[in-house]
Amino acid sequence: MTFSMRSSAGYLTNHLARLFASGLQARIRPLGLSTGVFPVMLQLWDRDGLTQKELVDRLGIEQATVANTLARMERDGLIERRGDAEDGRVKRTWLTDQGRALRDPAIAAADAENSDALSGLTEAERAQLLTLLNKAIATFGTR
Amino acid sequence: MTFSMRSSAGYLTNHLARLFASGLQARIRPLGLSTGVFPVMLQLWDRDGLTQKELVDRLGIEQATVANTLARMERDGLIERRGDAEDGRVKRTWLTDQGRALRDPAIAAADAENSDALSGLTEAERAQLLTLLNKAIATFGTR
DNA sequence: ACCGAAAACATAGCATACTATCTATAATTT
DNA sequence: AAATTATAGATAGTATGCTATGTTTTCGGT
Repeated sequence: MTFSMRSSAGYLTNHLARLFASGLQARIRPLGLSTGVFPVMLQLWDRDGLTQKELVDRLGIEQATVANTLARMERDGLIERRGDAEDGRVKRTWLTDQGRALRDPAIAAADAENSDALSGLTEAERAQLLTLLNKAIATFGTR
Repeated sequence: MTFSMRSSAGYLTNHLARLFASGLQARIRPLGLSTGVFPVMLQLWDRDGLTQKELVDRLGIEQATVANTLARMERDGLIERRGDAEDGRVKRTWLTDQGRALRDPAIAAADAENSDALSGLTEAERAQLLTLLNKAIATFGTR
């Protein structure tokens, strides 16, 4: 029985994800951001005051992971968390001014990382890759 | 400035990698394997007695990460490590019988995970995805 | 009004990855 | 030969992810 890493989608996806993460990390670190924080910030830049549950639902990351990430973000001054007046269980997450100010440079960094990473592909290939990644992700939803 | 997760290759790759990892994890856990250990085992099933340096070079993972992974693998009885007679710095890694015996079921599990994950894609799309992933990985090598 | 189930969040413990640094040994230079 | 540099591996510290479990608050049914 043989197994080739070059023809394993799982292996290649993991490898590429690590390369992406390290590239993005280098770009956003000067901003005081990190890769785990980035997806949360994207949500909050889009809309503030989300509950932890809402973030979990939007991000596809486990609740415990989100809780820990939010704690680091609060420690680092990116967000503030305040309880909800209506429901005592809920904590809503608000960007600090510092966190809000990072939006444009951070998104520019991510765009740059994406285009550099795909600079070896033609425009058609890039589009095809996005399509296939989305398709594979969707396949996981149906099992 | 906008940013769509569905059109960010980095974001999608990370998401898909987590889905792959969790799927593979569920399949190989009954064997006593985990996702971090798997790539190391693939190398060792192919050839035994590699040094840590040789594993690092083949895996594209940092030396410190490999050192920690090997320590867990030794603790769990998958490998043994013995010093090299020629070079006092070197430690070579050998599969235990237990580790060697896992090869076929583990590879079957990975194959099953890959084909399930890509079951929503046509044969042409699967081939295309592998090509594009390899191409993107190669692009990182050239910068 | 109460009790049990459910929901929201936190915490514990672990695996996997990174960077940075230390230790031990080997190889090279002077 | 002694000093310097390089290499192999280990360790420390942190981030990011997971599962499992605990705590607090709310809600539904009686």
